[in-house]
This record gives sequence, C-alpha cells and structure tokens, in this order.
Amino acid sequence: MGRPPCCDKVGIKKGPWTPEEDIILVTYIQEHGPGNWRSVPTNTGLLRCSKSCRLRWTNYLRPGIKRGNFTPHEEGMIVHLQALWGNKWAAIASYLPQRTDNDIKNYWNTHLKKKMKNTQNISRLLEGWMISSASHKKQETNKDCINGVVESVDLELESVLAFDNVCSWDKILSGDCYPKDDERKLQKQESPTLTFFDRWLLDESASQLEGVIEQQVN
DNA sequence: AAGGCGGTCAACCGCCTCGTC
DNA sequence: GGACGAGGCGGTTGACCGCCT
Repeated sequence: MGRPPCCDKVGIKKGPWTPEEDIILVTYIQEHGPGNWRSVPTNTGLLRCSKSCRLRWTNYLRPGIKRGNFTPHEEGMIVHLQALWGNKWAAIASYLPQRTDNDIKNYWNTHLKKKMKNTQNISRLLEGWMISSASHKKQETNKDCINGVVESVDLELESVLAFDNVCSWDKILSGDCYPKDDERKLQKQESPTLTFFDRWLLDESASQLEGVIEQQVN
C-alpha cells in the first residue's frame, strides 16, 4: 500500500487555472500569507489540490517573477550552475530569484540542452576527423590543426561556464566567484545581442570548420 | 484550407526530505 | 527511533500554438 494522495482526488479540478481561481488564491494569500497549503482549498472553496495551489502561487502568481526571454547573463548563469550541480533546479533558481525553478527547467530542456548538444556534436565530429586522418599524409599537420580547434572549443566552453569571461573557472570551482559580484561586473559591460552559443555556432565554429575541411580536402 | 509536426510551457505525478509527535 | 504529514523537488505530460507541406 503506497502513500495516500496529497488530497482527495474526487471532485478535484485539474488543468489550467482560470483568472477567477487566480484572484481567489491571490486574495487569500494576501490576507493569510503563503504556507499551510493544506488549508487553502478548504478555506477558499477552490476545487484544487493543495499542491496545485502552491505550484500556481510559486510558479506564476508570486510577486517579483520575471517572465519572458532570458538574458545572456541569465543563460550563462544557468549553463554554469547546471554544469556545477546538474539538474538541481531549485538550487539554480536561488541564484536567479526572479525566475522559478520550473521556468529554468523548461528553458534548459527546450533551449540550452539543444545548444549544449550541438556543441558536443561538433566537438565529437572534430575528434572523429582526427582519428580518420591518422592514415593521411598530412597527419601531423591535421592533428595539430584539429587539436587546436578542439582546444578552442574547450576554451570557449570554459569561458561561457565562467560567466562569459567575467570570472575564471578556477575561481568558480574554489567558490571565490559569486553571482552578485558578477552582476556588478556585468553591468559595466555592453550586453551582447547574441549569446555565446549563438555567436560560437554562427561565426567561430563555422569559419574554423571551413578551415579544417579546406585542409582535409587539400 | 487543413492536417501533420515540432516547440513551448503550465501543470501534474510521484518520490524525497524534513519537522513533529 | 519510527510513523506520519506537509511541503519541496525533478521528471514528465499534454494542451496549445505556429510553421510547413
């Protein structure tokens, strides 16, 4: 016998919240404050599970939530923190107080994971070329060239993980680099119109790969 | 015009953690 | 120390939307 559900499923409404339900929930929380979610459905008459009420509040209705596009800085923070901690979305969200863990998780799954995969694929492709070129006459030259590209990929990765060159990787690992310091430093910088990944995928990698391919052909 | 398809994101599910008794 | 309950968390789902054919 497993644990009983958090609330009686009979008569519980599911699916998207209506504006009326939102108003009821917000009004109640403004009067009583968030917490004691178990009593919220009973006291408000909402036909929602207590968990659903909490989730609606924390992910959507809570004041101070920033919606819309993520800035390059936020993107860099997410990539960096995800690399450090893995899928600890709540911990990552604590460094981005205007974003919810759900938002960050969705953004990672729909945008960043794809970009990271592209980067890894290109890196793997280059390594593959390195192996296949072993029998080639220009083996050493190619190897050096491809090694250089792979190295630059690593360096770029390191730089983005280090908040776009604001903080060194060593410092981050040692815990000497905190988001608030970086925010101040970043405020002095021009905001790039493209993210690192966009720039890298569009420009840097394209031109470098062209060079490698040209060498392979020649 | 309409059906297919993929991307996005709000919401749900079930497990985990922590506090209380 | 263990049972129980509430809240927290991460993975997953499904509705919706826009684009493509």
